[in-house]
Amino acid sequence: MNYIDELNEPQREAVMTINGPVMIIAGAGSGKTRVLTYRIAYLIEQGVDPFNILSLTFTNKAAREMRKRIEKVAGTNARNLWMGTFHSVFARILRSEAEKIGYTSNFTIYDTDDCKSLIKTIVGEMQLDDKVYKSSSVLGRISSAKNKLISPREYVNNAILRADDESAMRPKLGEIYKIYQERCFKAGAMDFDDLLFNTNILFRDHLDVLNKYQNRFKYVMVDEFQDTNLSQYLITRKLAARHQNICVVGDDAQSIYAFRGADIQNILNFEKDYPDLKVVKLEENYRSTQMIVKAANSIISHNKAQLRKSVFTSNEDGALITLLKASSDNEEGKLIAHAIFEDKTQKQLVYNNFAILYRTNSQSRSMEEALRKLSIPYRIVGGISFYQRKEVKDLISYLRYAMNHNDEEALKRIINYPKRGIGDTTIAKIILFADEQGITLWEVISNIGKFMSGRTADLIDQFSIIIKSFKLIIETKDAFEAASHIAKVSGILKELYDDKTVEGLARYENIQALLNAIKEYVDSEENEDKSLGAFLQEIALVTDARDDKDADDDKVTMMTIHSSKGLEFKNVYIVGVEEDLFPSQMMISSREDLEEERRLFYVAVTRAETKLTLSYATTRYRFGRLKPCEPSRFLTEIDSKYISTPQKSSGFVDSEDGSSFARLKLGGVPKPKPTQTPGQMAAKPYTPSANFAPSPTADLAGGQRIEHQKFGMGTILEVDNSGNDGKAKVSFDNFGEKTLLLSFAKLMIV
DNA sequence: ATTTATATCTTTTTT
DNA sequence: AGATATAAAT
Repeated sequence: MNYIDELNEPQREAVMTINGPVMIIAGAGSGKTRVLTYRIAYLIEQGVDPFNILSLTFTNKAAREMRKRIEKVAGTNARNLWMGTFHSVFARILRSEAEKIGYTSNFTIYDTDDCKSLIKTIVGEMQLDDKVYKSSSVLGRISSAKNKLISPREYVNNAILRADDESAMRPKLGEIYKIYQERCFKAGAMDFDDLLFNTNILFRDHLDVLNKYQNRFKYVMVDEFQDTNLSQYLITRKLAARHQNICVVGDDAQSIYAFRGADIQNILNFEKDYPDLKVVKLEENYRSTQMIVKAANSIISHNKAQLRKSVFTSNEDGALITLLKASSDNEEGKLIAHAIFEDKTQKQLVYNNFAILYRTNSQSRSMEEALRKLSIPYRIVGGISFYQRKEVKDLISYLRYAMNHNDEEALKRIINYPKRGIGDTTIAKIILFADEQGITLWEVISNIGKFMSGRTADLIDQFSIIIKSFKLIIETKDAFEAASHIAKVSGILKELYDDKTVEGLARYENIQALLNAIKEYVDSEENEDKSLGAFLQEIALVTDARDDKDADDDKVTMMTIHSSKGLEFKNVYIVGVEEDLFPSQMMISSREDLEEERRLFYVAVTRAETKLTLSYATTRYRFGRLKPCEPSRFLTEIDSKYISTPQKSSGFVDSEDGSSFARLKLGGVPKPKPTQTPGQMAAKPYTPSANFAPSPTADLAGGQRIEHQKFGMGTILEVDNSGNDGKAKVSFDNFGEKTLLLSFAKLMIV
């Protein structure tokens, strides 16, 4: 009970109102996670069986964090608590109720790559133009339909959707959706959205099942409620319909998943759906300084769609927000690395107090390089997951296929890997044939002799014999033994073992690591179900790289802003605050949703406790080309009272070999060579002078301590590049005046 | 069927 | 730049 005393008044109310519908509007840094965990602890203390509590989150990371904190407060009592992401919880329920909706319990979960690949084959089979029907946009369209619970049949009959598709010159989308759905079903597969869609179907068509779970989940809690989509909302509403003990926690200012169908409308609907709703607002920020809170407020105030909240803090004023200006993305990295180094020594902080946040995962590269040069340890959260690596996916595909012989996407990956002499045309033929005959893939493959003969038929037959043997193994051995056997017999292990290149070695190690992970899974007492199917189900939903390995090490954390939600750090560095990058070009052009980008910026800013640094570069590599960049409009939206004027960059840029160059009065950055299309006259000949675009120049200033490649260390006294002849006269304190030429002078910064 | 060369496209965030 | 698709050569 003592923990209740730590809470302020609204927090306490949020924790102790356990019966009836509750909506907690929780401003950034208002102790939301604490309230949620205490609320669960309080429920348990009031005699509620953890077995009857369902706590839903949005991301794996949030789920992990929550579980950790609950265990701290409630100890082992929390063991039986149902907690996880929407997808993992309902995948589990679907797995045990699969037969009711026509699936088997070992259904496959298709990841995004599988879905795209399936769409590609369907578009190919329908002989449509895959440039018009790009897999990513088709999938996006299907996904958003599913999130709104629009079935293929309803999609085709929906006049608005059809008009949309026709005006986008994609009239066949509804048909693709229909076929896609049939193919998934036939393959015994669900995509991410199906997990929610089919849960809705299950609860709609099987009231006994709904009843069972309604009775079971007496208390339902939803974190990050502003990020739920319609499909998720309806599931929770149904589940809570009996007991009405539903508690949602959210902040409309932090809604950043509209691209996944999240709908702020859910918050408004919620008040309508539950007339006796209790609304609690948490508005006091305990996390950040005055400066940061006020700056954040000034940012979010530019959004029209925002409601009913004024976040304030009684923390100290704190330092101004620092703005850094770099001449390139590499230099940006260097500035940030130096800033971290300095801040750490000055304030006596540890690396764990630092986070670098960016809009896109690809921005991590320049940061990484810079940190490595200064020997600053770091961890990257997110990025390419272990389970998305090619070799890992290959072995998993074997496991998947051994479990589910109709898994079309797994089959496509493995039937000719390692090489068996079964080519793409053969695979396409088999799939098409199965479809025409209305039989499953496995029926074709396992009886290939009935349908064709010849060398290829023999090869396919051999393949089917291997698969049959795998099935036997799975039925008799545990997940680890089965997986090791399959890795060996499939030939994957040998294939990678024979590859003696550095990458090959790494791939082999990754396979071993996967096998180890399976071993761990089997050995862990937490996992009751040790079957291969259970393991596969589990990892299908782990899309983020796991970071528990180095969680205790002292390291700077790097991640996208999206994955930073819910976290906090003493010092935060938001990099790449440039127009077209943040806000993202895509977001503005495709959905015209500047407000979501702004909320994202708000989320990033409010991660900081004591010090916030923003940076932008004036040039950045994009698709291998150096492109000029403008500072983001968001920078001008911050009240100037709270932010410093941009610090001038040092004028150094990096070369490919790692040495630093000083950028002197340079003509500009090279323009790309004009690509010549056949039939066109050759453009002007490529001459250096004509091929330099104007670009910002960063003059080398006196006082810089540098190392010259030939002459050694020195300090610059004066720079004279008035000659404008591509040369600059630079005088040094210890090796006199040197004439440095061309756009870059070879100088090493120290 | 497989390997190699060439062209094209990528350009967000996560389950 | 890097990944992926297409075309041509083996």
